Amino acid sequence: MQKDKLLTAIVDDHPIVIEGLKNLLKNESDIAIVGGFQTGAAILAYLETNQVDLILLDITLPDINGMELCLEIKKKFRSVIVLILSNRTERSIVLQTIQNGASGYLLKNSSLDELRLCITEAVKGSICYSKEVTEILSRPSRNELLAAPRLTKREKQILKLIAQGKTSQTIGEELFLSPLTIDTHRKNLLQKFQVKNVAELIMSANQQHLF
Amino acid sequence: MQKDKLLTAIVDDHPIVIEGLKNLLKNESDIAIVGGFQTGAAILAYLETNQVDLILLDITLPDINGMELCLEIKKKFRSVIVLILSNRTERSIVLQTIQNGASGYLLKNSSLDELRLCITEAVKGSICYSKEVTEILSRPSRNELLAAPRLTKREKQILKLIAQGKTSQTIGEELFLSPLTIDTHRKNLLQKFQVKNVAELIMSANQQHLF
DNA sequence: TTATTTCTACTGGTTTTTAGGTATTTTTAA
DNA sequence: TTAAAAATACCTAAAAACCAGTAGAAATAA
Repeated sequence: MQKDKLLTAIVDDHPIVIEGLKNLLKNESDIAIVGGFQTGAAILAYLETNQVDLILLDITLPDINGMELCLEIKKKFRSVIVLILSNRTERSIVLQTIQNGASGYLLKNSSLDELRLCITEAVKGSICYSKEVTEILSRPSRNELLAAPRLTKREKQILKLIAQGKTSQTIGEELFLSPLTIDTHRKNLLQKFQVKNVAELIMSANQQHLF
Repeated sequence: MQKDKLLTAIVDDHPIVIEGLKNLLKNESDIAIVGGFQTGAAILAYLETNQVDLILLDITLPDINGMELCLEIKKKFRSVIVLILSNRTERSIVLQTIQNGASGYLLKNSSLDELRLCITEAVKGSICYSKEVTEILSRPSRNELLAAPRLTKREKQILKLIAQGKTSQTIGEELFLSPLTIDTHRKNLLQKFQVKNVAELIMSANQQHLF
């Protein structure tokens, strides 16, 4: 591979962040910023017709979740390196993005040095986390230890209704089901989340970003 | 007042954002950036010995909540104008900062034009929101409509234990109180939040950022 | 000091949830 | 087409939560 510059795209819904990154990276000899994009749609469209080597990707985007966008990019354009640059500190999110093909995860408050390091590591093919992210990964909090349980469609639906304070009776009437059926789903939800009662259930669901 | 430049400080835990803002504002003829600060403590220390006219303040900071920091700044240095520049879109947060003396609230994805406008408005003494924030304020969601209820110390304590899935019995034992007393607090919590049961209670408390 | 709020605790009764199952039908994926 | 998963529904019984009150003690604010 020649010593061409890395064609780098920045995807972030905040123009201020894009500006900041451009500024921080403009003096890097081996990086060429090809553009800043505020939406997932914009970067996907750009990728269709342009060469990009590296994408600095935020998690919070207006049109699509950064985790899903990462997956989509890696599916369609396998060779593109994706580095996540986000504020989100949830362990589950970090793990998911890596599973979706990201080559690293940095918090936005990481230093330029860390960013540079991660870029070179990512180009080499390894995965690189910023210091704080490493900490997050190594100290799993009690609630995040459990992976977010895989819920069925019905379960998600009923979970939402429970969160609205509805009783099994009411939910049954609403969905034209026996309240006993709702009770079963309730039971299964408690089991899947490994909790004792609705209070803990709703708490856990919130922490797992299910609402 | 002379046509001196506005001495402006940026408070944000993300160096990238600070860089971006500096960059965006460096061409403004009437603004002089005196510094970027990553913590509440840092800006408070700086204010002790330096003149600052305007602070661009983030909500999410490592050491102190931006809302509280705003209040503190306005208490000690009344004349300083505080403009909130944050990602947080919760109505309750916007309202709280304004109540705490902020002169405006912008989302980080607002344009430079909006930022300029809000700064001039703030200097004039009026309060200015970015377009999206105005929308947030005008369309109050069902849950946020109700102000966060004022909870007593005991109630907060018990709410947290309920959220952990503990029964009145258990909580009573833990706090050396009669379970009947806990039931009373439970009842009062439900009443204060205007909800029917714990599911809704925990949901509401989460939406009100009480955990 | 007095008034108010908070914390405490109770009575008595109803509703709802939770825990332990089992079991049939429907849907989905291999 | 066949196995697995999801959705449906039931039983019994205990535990917990919820409702509507009352009321005294303790702490706090005016």
